[in-house]
Amino acid sequence: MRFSKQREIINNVVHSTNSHPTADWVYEKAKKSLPNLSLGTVYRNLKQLNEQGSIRVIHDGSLARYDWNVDPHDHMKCKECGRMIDVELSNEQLKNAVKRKYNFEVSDVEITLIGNCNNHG
Amino acid sequence: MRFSKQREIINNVVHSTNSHPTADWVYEKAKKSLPNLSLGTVYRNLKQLNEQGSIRVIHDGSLARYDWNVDPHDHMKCKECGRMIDVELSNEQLKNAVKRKYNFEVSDVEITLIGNCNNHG
DNA sequence: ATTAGTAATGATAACTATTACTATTTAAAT
DNA sequence: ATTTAAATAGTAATAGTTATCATTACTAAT
Repeated sequence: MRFSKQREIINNVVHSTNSHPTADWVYEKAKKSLPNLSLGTVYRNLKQLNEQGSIRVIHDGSLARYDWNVDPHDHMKCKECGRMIDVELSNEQLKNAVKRKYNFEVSDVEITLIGNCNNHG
Repeated sequence: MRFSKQREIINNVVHSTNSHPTADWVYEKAKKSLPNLSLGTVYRNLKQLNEQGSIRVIHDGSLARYDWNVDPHDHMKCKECGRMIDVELSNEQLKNAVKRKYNFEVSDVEITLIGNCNNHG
């Protein structure tokens, strides 16, 4: 893949926050350094960065969010504030249990816990 | 909520399959008994049926699917055929672990396992 | 039975998130 | 410097879903 200033900045923007930003948020932020950046460029690069393993996509209902943390981990979403918070859960037992019980070779586990965070208990 | 033929049929359609149908699939199916059914009516009623607890919504990437099985369970999605299959995993330990570790009151757990089903292993 | 009130509908427009298209620009190899 | 292909900006298009609104059809009180 060829270098591009846009991709570099988009990658930096995602890596600059723990807020699991949406494509639009990344777009708005990146536009500050690249005023005539195009939203399509953001989507295209987020996809590429995900494919090359620099970032990962997480699904928040029907919209995509992006995460710089590509190590296996899960998320909790607060019902009140909508915030998505990282959680470390070991999924190995889960994978194994599923493989044993259903003969399903799990390559990826997506867990989203919904509830109330400690600010909205 | 007042009775409506449309809602009854939409509910029946969802309850007639294990395929976790999309709104559009439900629409096509229900149109056979109600030829001038409107897609908006399908969405409206699916939402209401979900709110009243007759069905539940599951998120498949960016699109919504509907499930007659409202008992707590999770899903596996096959990478090859896209099929979504029910899985029974006990999430109680998971909930408790999260509560202990993060002080997050979990009300709902959404687990999607991605991988290869036994037809595509 | 008639009426009034209001929930639900069908048709369609609007909206949101995302992807596709295309002419132009730009990184990198020669 | 020239060439070549990847990447871009700008825009149109798409998919899924929600909102609007005039009309229809239950429901309940007269």
